[in-house]
Amino acid sequence: MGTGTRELDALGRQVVDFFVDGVRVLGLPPSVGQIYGLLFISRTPLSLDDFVRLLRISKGSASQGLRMLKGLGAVREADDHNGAERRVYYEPAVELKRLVGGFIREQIRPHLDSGKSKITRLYRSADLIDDASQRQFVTERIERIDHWMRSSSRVLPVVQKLLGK
Amino acid sequence: MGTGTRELDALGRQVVDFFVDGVRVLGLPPSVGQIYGLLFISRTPLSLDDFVRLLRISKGSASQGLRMLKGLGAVREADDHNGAERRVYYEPAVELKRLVGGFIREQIRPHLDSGKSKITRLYRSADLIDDASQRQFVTERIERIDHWMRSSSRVLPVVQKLLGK
DNA sequence: TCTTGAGTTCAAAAAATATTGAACTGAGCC
DNA sequence: GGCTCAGTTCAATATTTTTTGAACTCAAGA
Repeated sequence: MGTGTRELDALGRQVVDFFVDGVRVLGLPPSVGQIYGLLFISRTPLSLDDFVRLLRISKGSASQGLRMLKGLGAVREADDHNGAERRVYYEPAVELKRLVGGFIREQIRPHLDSGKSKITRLYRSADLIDDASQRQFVTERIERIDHWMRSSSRVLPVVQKLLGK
Repeated sequence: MGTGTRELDALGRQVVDFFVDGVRVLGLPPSVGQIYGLLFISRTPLSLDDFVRLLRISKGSASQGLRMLKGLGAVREADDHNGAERRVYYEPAVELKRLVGGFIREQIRPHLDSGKSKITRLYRSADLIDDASQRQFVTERIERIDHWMRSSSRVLPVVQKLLGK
């Protein structure tokens, strides 16, 4: 497990950079893309030390990046046959459905949920408007946001399902 | 058109903040959320100066934010009945389908496209690997990314369609 | 042609975000 | 108990992103 080499070959760097760009779009830090990318192109599970050595990032970054990837379900611990090994090794999750599911659960759902409670508060504020016509206009706009959020909630499972194939 | 008031009421601020958080998730700058949010809750079209005054942002931010919103199709110029008006007024696009369409076109498609050419380059690099077994492993992984991207491309139009209702 | 003013540009400043690294924790071995 | 070492934490630092504001452009009116 792991790897003894001290540096990443050209193709490895190319893949790592690809994932750095990829996670950027998703609003995740570069270190997360580097770690996932390296894991993705590695034939064997890797440990925190492997990431530090091959990507030349700090232990802190590697630790935090791995935590996020674990949270997203993008990475799993390799089962440690070789019994007495203290170090933990990781493997990438490579099924798109799973990756997207984790992203939705960790990054999108929480926002939709907190959005929901904000909408409730907006409705209450709108009710306090004195002028009837202004109140109606504002209420209609809030209803529209509300509808947007419901639509989005409905679409997410479909997306996940479609990506499973 | 526009508004004479010098400051935003409490509900207005609430809505603006809601959109600031919203666009954040999409990776757009706060000023863009402020501008769109103000427009969204305004009964009349607004001009650049209105944004500067009510949101207390610089002319530069307002100009750049509007440019981005125009690019996304999230904002349109109000037609200027009152003939001789130099200033341009804006209205928000409020149909989710349209907003999502603009976002896909401007922010997602370009990444998928540039990703595609990177994949091509990766395939070429993989072909140069000497060791047959390593070459096969790497090629399989690249094929997997390739497949991810194709899946994503197929899903986008479906998403847009589903959000249209 | 000169003046006005709406809107743009972009280098510099400010703010937000990510990374570092040294101190710390805690599990396991002797 | 004391030592080792894998991994975590977090304040300080570095980097990136966003905003600012002053100079500029350009169209229209006088």
